[in-house]
Amino acid sequence: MARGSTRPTSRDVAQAAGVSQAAVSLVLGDKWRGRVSEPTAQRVRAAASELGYRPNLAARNLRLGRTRTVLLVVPALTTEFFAEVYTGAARVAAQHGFGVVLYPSPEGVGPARDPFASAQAALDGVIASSMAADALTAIRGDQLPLVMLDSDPEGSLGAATVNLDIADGIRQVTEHLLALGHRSFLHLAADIPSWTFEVRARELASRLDAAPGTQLRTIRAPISIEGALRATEAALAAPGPRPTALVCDDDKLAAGAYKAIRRAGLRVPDDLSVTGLDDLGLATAIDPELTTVRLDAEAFGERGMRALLAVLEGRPPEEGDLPVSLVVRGSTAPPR
Amino acid sequence: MARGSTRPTSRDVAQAAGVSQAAVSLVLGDKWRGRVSEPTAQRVRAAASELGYRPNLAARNLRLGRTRTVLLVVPALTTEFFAEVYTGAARVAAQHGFGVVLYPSPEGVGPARDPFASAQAALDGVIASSMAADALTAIRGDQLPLVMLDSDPEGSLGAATVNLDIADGIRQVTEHLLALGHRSFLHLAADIPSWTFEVRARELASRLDAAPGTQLRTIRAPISIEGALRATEAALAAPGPRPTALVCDDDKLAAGAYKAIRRAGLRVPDDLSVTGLDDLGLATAIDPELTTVRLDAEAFGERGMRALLAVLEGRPPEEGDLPVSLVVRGSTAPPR
DNA sequence: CAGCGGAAGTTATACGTAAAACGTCTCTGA
DNA sequence: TCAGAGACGTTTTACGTATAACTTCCGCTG
Repeated sequence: MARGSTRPTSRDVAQAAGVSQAAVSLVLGDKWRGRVSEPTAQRVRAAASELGYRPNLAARNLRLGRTRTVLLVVPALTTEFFAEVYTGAARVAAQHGFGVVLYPSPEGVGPARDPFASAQAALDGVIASSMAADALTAIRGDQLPLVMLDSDPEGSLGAATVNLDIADGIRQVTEHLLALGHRSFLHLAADIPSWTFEVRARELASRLDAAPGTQLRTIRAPISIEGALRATEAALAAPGPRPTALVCDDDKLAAGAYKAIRRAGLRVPDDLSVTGLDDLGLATAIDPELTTVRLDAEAFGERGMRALLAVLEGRPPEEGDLPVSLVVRGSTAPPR
Repeated sequence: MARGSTRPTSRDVAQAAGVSQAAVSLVLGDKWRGRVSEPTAQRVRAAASELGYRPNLAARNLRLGRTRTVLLVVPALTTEFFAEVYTGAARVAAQHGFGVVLYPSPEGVGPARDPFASAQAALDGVIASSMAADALTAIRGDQLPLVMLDSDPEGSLGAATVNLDIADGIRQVTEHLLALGHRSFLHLAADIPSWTFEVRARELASRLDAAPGTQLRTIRAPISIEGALRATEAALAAPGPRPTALVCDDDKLAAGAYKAIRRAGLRVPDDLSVTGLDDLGLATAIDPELTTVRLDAEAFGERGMRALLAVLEGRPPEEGDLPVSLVVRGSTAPPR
């Protein structure tokens, strides 16, 4: 890779400007007031930009003992949700001079890779989704400042948590469907052991318990269109009265359910009302557009990063769950 | 953040094992054969795992002058395409002890942020999509080894390029539609100046030029469901004979077109055949399932990373474009 | 005119690691 | 018997930066 000359160091800049390396560091680090004269500072800046100087981050990190880099651990990037979480986190990070490295926990259950080794970066802290199951133990073992996303506030052993108010979302969904007159519910649940999905199930069950004359059945599927299609198909083929409302743990499951419903010769929402959760782009791509719970994934990422910054500075992170809101579209209607 | 004791260094491990720091480095760096006895190596390893030692990457990077970290510059993560590119690149990277940092070029045309500063990491190389327009000039200015994705091989000034064979994909689409009997085409093009979209337009035009009795009209839209919806709606409302085949630059555009077509009271594929490009999850979520060109985004990312590794090692990167394949589903049929 | 204080620097040092260069000690073969 | 070659380490150094500690010069005050 013989790139002619190697990268210039602060010493090269110093030489070009006729000052010491320390002076360069002071000027470029913006700590020169009262230590270096204005004309000298000018010369240093000119020399730096002339040579195209970029500080060596490895050296700086070593010297300072911190890296201004954090790790974001997510379950996967197969849906845009965590991509948006990343975007939000990265935006806030950049505003504070931080970088974000991503660790999408691998889907296949291979030999559990080490998120830290694979990030290959020196880290100041970690933001981790509680859904990234296989990475969590390694993360817990490490001593880095940690913020958990969508995690049981009780079970987080002191780590800061940032949560979406999923329970309230399910409440809104349930009330919407009850108000439309639905009484027979089917819950298409994600086949993943994670707190955020437990919340959905618990909230839905308790809301319906409180509503007289309702019934609830639950089926499970992996979060994929194919998986949801199969699970829903099986449920629709089952004997007994057909439910009139299908509450899905997320939009992708709802999209799969749509297909099963069509294949069964039924229609949304006439024969079956369907709701999702996430409000991905997918929600408005399918027909009819999906009634779903809007989660602000970017705000979620921003909040996560802000919480981590707070932890790093010894401040208490913001309290309270992030609000969510029901978006009523064409997939829900009164039962026939 | 007073974490009781600070992280152990190699010197701590050395002390615990009763050897010198150099011995620790040799053992843990797997360079100890013939230099350190087996029992001593054992002691070192035991001490290291006892203390939970993790090498300080900043120090290692500084010492070695490389970081085993590369930057992946992508236009955005709003579709799963580049998320998969990342996944593929990160997988190959991990196999070689590399990490991948992501830089999604910001959508809003703000003050062009510096991808290198915002990555906040010392880098060994860069993989950049030619679609990440606003980051490209900064990247070109830097002297890092570079691999371009989806970029004009002629105009890349010596940087290695890795491309999908998009032209062949368009060829397959065109031949498929021509074989079905279509003669009147509408091209829903992405409203982004990028080589990969130019290729689509050029190939489509030249294929149809070669087919007697065909005609082609082109409309442009930003890559979003909303944008495609509006552009297609306008085109369908235009006077004159309606085209029978709609070739879209990607799946998302096709999803938007579906909605416009439905709103116009028409049906896919009876009134209008539609094709996409990407084969995102979206393609099978919509109804009817979309006939599209399958791009293997993960393989694309893998190939990009392998090319960068080759460049870093002074080897020539693999030649040849990545193959793509038409997936015929329910959105294409003979014209009425 | 001693001496003090601020401006404008410079010199020196530490961060933690990898590895080159340098010691010992023991064993072996001629 | 003695040179030479391992085996098994250790000592030392350099990577590039940030900053504490130090120097020098000058203007001013008492």
